[in-house]
Amino acid sequence: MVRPRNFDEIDVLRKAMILFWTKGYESASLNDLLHVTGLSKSSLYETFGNKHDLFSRAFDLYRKERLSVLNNYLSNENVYQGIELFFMALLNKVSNGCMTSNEAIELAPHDKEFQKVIEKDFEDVENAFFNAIEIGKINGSIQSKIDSLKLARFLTVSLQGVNVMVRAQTSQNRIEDFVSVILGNLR
Amino acid sequence: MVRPRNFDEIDVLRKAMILFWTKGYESASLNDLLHVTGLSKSSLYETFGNKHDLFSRAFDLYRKERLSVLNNYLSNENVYQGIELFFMALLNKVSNGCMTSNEAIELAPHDKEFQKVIEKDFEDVENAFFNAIEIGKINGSIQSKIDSLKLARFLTVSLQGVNVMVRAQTSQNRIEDFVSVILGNLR
DNA sequence: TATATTAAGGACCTTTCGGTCCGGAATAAA
DNA sequence: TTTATTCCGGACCGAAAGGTCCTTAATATA
Repeated sequence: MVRPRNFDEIDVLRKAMILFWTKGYESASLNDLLHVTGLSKSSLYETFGNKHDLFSRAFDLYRKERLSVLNNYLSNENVYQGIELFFMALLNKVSNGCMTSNEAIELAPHDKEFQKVIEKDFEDVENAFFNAIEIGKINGSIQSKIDSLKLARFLTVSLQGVNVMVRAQTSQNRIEDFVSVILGNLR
Repeated sequence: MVRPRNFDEIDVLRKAMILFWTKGYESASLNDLLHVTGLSKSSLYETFGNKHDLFSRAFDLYRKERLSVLNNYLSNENVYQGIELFFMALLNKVSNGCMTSNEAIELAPHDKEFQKVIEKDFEDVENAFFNAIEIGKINGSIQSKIDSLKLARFLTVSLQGVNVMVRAQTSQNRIEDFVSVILGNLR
């Protein structure tokens, strides 16, 4: 009765997400999106509404996947090591930084809706760090005497700093020194 | 013999700078620029060339003025206090964050020329911190045993993190906790 | 007062932007 | 085979983008 979709919505979303991640919301044009997803303009609009809605869904996908990656690192029994590996992984690949940082700067000041989404993302990251730190303090892999919430917030904001530097492709040494001081606060 | 300029170039530049700072390079349209500077299109083009050149000069002005503000704080004999006051000042005003952070994210990945400018800016900030820390270690206002270069880099990257959070208008508490951990590394 | 320079205003240009709509081909199930 | 749905391509739209150019008015100096 029906002709089914011959593209996978999540696949398309992921391709759009990577483009938004790389170029930002404004600079990613509709033509770019069509080219990268391989869809026709009519299909894209029928499926996702408009550019704003598409971005919104792509950003949700990003946050979901990124949080799952973070939690993966933080599930390391040695929490210190988990955090170390997480930060190291940010350095060792050519990267677009973090989409949340990017949009915190591009969209948050001018779009209250996205500002809330970004704030939610910060909370999620902060909570993930917090829970891991609490576990680490119990099992001894985190020896810092700093309050866990403060530490979690410290890591959350530090992460944004790293992301700016990674995206700006600043010298590797600068970031490595930064990370080493971060880690020094954990034990 | 000549009719002199009846606008001040630096004034105009500063107005353009604030607009670029607020909206970013791409999102600041020519009409916005004309409106904010009060110039006519022809005058603006005759004086500054094109949008890219205008931005370039506005960004230079920003870096110059910001570095001078930083050095002002760092000239405090109590270097610890100087750094504390500098970070506190970032929190206590409604802010667009730091233009360097903003453009590190918007332009650096796609414009090698600006990437160099931004890298230079990071170096300037890092050096300013480094020199102040060295002085602080001598006069006792900085008691940390961490290597001065590492500390300087730590502060430079931390600054970017704060700027992201400030621009995203995240909760004040989160940033304050972050800053308190930063300062804990200094003594 | 004549001259040289700058300002402002606006007409005009091309290109690209996001977005809408329609017609025809493809394809599955009834 | 009919029917319903989806896909694609392209025509089309108004608005706004950055940028050029020309005319006219203003003004300081020689």
